[in-house]
Amino acid sequence: MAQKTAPDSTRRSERSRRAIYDAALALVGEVGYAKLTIEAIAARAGVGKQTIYRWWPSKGAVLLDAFLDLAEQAAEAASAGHDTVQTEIPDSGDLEADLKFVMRATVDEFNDPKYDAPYRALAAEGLLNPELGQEFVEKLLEPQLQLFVDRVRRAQDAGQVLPDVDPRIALELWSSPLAQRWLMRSGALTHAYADKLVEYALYGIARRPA
Amino acid sequence: MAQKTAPDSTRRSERSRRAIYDAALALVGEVGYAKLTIEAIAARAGVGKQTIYRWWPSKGAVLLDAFLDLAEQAAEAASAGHDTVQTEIPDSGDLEADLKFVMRATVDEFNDPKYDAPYRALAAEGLLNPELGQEFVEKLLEPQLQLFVDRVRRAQDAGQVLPDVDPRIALELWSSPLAQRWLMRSGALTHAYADKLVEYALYGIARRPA
Amino acid sequence: MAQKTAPDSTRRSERSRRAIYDAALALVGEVGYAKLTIEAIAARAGVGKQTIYRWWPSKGAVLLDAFLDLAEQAAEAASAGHDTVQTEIPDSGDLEADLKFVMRATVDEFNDPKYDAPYRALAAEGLLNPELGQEFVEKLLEPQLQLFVDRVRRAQDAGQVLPDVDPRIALELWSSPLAQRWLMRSGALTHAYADKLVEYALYGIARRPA
Amino acid sequence: MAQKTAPDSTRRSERSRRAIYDAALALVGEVGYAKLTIEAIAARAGVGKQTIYRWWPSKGAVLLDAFLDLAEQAAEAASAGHDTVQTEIPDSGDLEADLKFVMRATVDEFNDPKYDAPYRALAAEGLLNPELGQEFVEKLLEPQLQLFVDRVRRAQDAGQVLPDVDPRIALELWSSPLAQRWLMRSGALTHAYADKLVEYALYGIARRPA
DNA sequence: TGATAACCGAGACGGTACGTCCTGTCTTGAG
DNA sequence: CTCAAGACAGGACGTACCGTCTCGGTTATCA
Repeated sequence: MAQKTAPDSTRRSERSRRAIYDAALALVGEVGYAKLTIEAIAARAGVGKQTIYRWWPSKGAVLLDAFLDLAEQAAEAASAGHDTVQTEIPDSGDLEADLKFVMRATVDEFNDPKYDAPYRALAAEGLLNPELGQEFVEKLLEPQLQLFVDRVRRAQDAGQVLPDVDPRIALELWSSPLAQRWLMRSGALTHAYADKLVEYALYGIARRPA
Repeated sequence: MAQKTAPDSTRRSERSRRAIYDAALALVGEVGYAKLTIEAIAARAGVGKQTIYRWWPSKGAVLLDAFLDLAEQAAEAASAGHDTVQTEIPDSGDLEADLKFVMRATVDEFNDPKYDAPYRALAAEGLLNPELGQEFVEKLLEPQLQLFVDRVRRAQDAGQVLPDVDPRIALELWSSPLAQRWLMRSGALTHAYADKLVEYALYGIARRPA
Repeated sequence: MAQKTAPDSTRRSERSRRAIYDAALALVGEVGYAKLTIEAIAARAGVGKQTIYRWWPSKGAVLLDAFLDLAEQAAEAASAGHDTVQTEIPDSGDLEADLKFVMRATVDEFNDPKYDAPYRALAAEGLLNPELGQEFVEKLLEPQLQLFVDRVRRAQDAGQVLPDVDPRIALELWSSPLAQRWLMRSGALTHAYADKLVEYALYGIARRPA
Repeated sequence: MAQKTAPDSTRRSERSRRAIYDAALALVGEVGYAKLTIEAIAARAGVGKQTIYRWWPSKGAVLLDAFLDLAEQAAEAASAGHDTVQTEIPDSGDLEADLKFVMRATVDEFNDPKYDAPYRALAAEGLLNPELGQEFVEKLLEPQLQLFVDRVRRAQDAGQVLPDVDPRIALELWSSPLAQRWLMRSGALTHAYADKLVEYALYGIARRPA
């Protein structure tokens, strides 16, 4: 299991770790992921290159950890105050209203330039790099989707959703189109769009029999 | 429009163009997009690097054209014989059946290793590079989606789909989840999954009022 | 003897030839011989590259012909008016005076920036390229030196120079040091220096026996 | 003085430096200076190109240092044993004999193929590149000439040379012609030729008054 | 309370690829 | 046929980073 003489993480420099995160996030915003380099991160962070190579296998991994850290901090801030980051989905009893609320917030978040560059970069890297993609999905994507699973399941218990519907699949009807439009820039992300997705998914597009 | 004394495309070498496409597609399959280099494409194609730089601005653009060419050839082959590539959506009168048929074929196509590497690479590159992303969407994505738009609109005319539904949004309910699962490797792509997406989208997941 | 299908020199474009000479001489002055390129000469002359490759084997050969042409023009101008270019050595009966006169003129010529760049370039190229060096020596160097041979021989006939002295070697005593200093930039080129070379060479540096 | 964050010479790899010298000297002999490339030197030396660019500004500079190193090694070898390389001029009291001895040795050295290619290349490069030319003259040429200055001055002190003769100029009467003939290939380099140069320079070519 | 072992900043190193420039050949179309 | 124009295969340029490797210099346990 030991690969080289694994580094001793107890002696790790916290200050360096933070500086690397900050540098990575700043640089990916400034020059883009393609032109992001380990050397530039090290230089900006005032850190030796080896310190990065010691703890991460690739620039994608650095950025993922940096972004995870950023999300974590945002979540902590949100739990205290009332911030934009979604940590759970409201349950007012009205599934449609609750979903629309969350989807509109997600639209706003996707439009926030702070998250755009790194998130997009990680998604792109994840497409090509299965290991990193796996981690991206597990640590960022699935936790968000799981909130929808829970909410749908609660609606099922309340008899508002058909009992034989698979919530894990159902949620993709509204979450995937949104993500897709954002990633591919294949359409505008508006509240109206988010609303329609929810409506279509809940009630279907087929004419109901009279 | 031209910035650098644009090359004279009438004198372009068709032989080189073909060789570059072949080399690019072969290499992206062998070593992956990240390790795909212009130098290697040129070497494999028996072509000077300048010949690539003369006609394309980046490796992504080369690969996009190569893939477009591949798709075009496949489409031509399909129009003659009966091949897998979808050039239109059947209209049997039964929307659900027709959509399921196409979605199952799409699942099979996504699982075809021949298309996997280049298509995935182009998607990833498109996430980071807006120009290329735009072209990717316009030339590859939208034409496919437009087929759904047409089919849904025909169903609307036949009174099978609610008249106030926007077909361009509706189709995302089944096409985006499939694409997303494939790109993110966030779930298995099966015929059953495709079927469910179509059913949920057509009839909704909410319990119908009695 | 024919190498490829030798070009037909009767149909050669005189206008192109002149333009190439002008371009080559101008460019070698502007950017130096190392950065002088066939492409730049062709572009500046408004000529196709092939027109250069058809008539010359290398940039050195082009420059040599260009410089020869320049020298020829200068000689014609000198024969008419009374210009600086030496076409023969005066014979006043006083060898020392005549040599000093020519040497001083040569110093002035070496200090003329018009000749500096191309002449220096040709000399350098000649060091490395034996064929071109041979031509350089035959067409530029030796004709100049032959003038000294003639003058020294006449002095010998007049009993002013020792009869067993080889004029071809003797002239090197003053001409080579001057050329060497200029090429190597290993010392200043002044009239005083030229005078001393002539005096030392004529009368020797050893103390004469009483 | 430093322009780009100058490299730390204390950490320089001695092994690489030696390998680069060896490769440069070998290659200049094999393919000639015009076809000598930094890339080939790096490949032959088993060294990254950057390692060359880090320490030298041009291939000429590499070759100069390589040749200087070669000369230094030869000088060390000569100081121990009795080798061909001239480290000083003998003083037997007979100036003519001493000069002829050294000049004949120089002729032999010029005819040694080991020194021919690099020395000729450096001379040519020095003609075009003033910085390198300066270094070439200072480090290679002048030290050799200084030996003549010293010997002539000693002869002056002994009353064998005219007191008002400038030794620095006098030595050019025999050394420049030899160098010139060699560089320009404008004549054969023989012992007889060397002897004549010395004789003419010492005693002059003019008929002595009766 | 030293020693001694890590992490750390720094950056030289052997490499690979970049995107540009130029070479010398070949092809096209005008005169 | 020559010529201007310029596409082509090829190859070197000088730069930028890669990931590995020392090199001192702090820490930070352990003997």
